[in-house]
Amino acid sequence: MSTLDQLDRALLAALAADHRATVVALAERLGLSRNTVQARLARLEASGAFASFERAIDPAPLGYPLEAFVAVHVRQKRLSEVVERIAAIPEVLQAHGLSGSVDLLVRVVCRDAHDLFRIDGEILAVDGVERTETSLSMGELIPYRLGPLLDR
Amino acid sequence: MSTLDQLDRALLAALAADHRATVVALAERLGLSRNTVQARLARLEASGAFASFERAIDPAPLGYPLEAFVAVHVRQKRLSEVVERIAAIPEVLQAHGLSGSVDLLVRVVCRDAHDLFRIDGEILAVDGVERTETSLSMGELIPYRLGPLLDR
DNA sequence: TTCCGATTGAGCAACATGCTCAGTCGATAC
DNA sequence: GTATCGACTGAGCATGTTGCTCAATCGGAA
Repeated sequence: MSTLDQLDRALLAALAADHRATVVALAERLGLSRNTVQARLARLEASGAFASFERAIDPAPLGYPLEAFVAVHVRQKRLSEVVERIAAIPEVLQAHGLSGSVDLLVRVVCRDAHDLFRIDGEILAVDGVERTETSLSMGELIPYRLGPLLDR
Repeated sequence: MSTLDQLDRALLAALAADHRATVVALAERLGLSRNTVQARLARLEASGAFASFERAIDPAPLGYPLEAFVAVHVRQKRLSEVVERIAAIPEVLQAHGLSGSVDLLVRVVCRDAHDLFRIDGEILAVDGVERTETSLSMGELIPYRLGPLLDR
C-alpha cells in the first residue's frame, strides 16, 4: 500500500484517458498481460486509490454553471456543528478545514449570481459562523490534472 | 444538451457508486433496458458530462498526503503569464481565477510541510506574483459529493 | 390523426471477464 | 549457487458483455 510504482501510475494515466476502457484495452496500451492489469486494478481498487467517481462528474450540465469559494470564519469549538449544518446545503460540493485565519473553505455551485447570494446567506445564517468571504470563480484557469505527478 | 433529466442523473449516481459497472449491471440497477442505458451513456459522454477521470484519483497514495490552498495576489495584466508559470509546477493540481481581492486560488499537494514551503516559494518567485497566503488543509471536512444535487 | 423521439426486447457475432494453472523471470536470502 | 519469493505471462474455458441492427411500442407535440 506504500506508494504506487511506475506501473500503477501508468495504469492510472491510461484510465484517466479512457475511464471505461476494458482490461484488455488497458493491457494492450501498456504492453502488459491481461492478468497483470487485472491484478493491479483490483489492488488499486482495494487500496483506495480511486476516490468516488462523483469527482469526475461536471456539475455544469446538471444546471449549475457557476462555482464559488466561500471562506468561513467560525467561532471556535463549534466547527463540527457548523460543518454538519453546512453539509445540509445541497449546493455545497466540498469543504476543507484550513490552518490560518479562515477556518473553512467551502466550495459551492449555483445556478446564477442570485442563487449564490442565497446560498451565502444560508451559510452565514448557521449558528457559529462569524463571517464569510465569498469569491466567485471566474474560471478554472488550471484544470484539475494529475498528469505531472503521474509522469515521474 | 440543455440540462440532464432525472434518468441521466440516476445513471450518474449509479456510476458514482460503481464506476466500472457494466452497462448490463447499470440497466438492471435502474430498471431500464440495456439499449437505453447504452444510448444515454453515449450521450452523456458526448455532451461532456464526464470530466477527466483524473479527478477521481486520490493523490495521497501517489505519495502526496498533504493538500494546501495558496491564495495568490497578482500584479494586474500579468495573470495569463503567471498562470502559465504556475502550471509548470507539478504539485499544482488546479487553479481558479477569482473575483475579489485574491486573484488566483491554487490547489497544491505536497509530501510534507517542508515540501509545501518549497512549492510556496516557487509560486512566490513567479514574476508578477505580489503576495501569497498559504493555508494547509487540515482535512476534507465535507468530502466531495454531488449526491444532493443528483437527488432532485 | 400523424409524426417524432425515446424506449424496449430480440438476436447475433465478436469480444471481455473471471478464474485457474503451470511456467518464467529477477531479486533477495542463505 | 541455489532456494525461495513475488510479480508477470500465456493458455484455456465457461459464462457474460458489447456493439450493432431491427421491428414494435409508447406518449407527447404539431
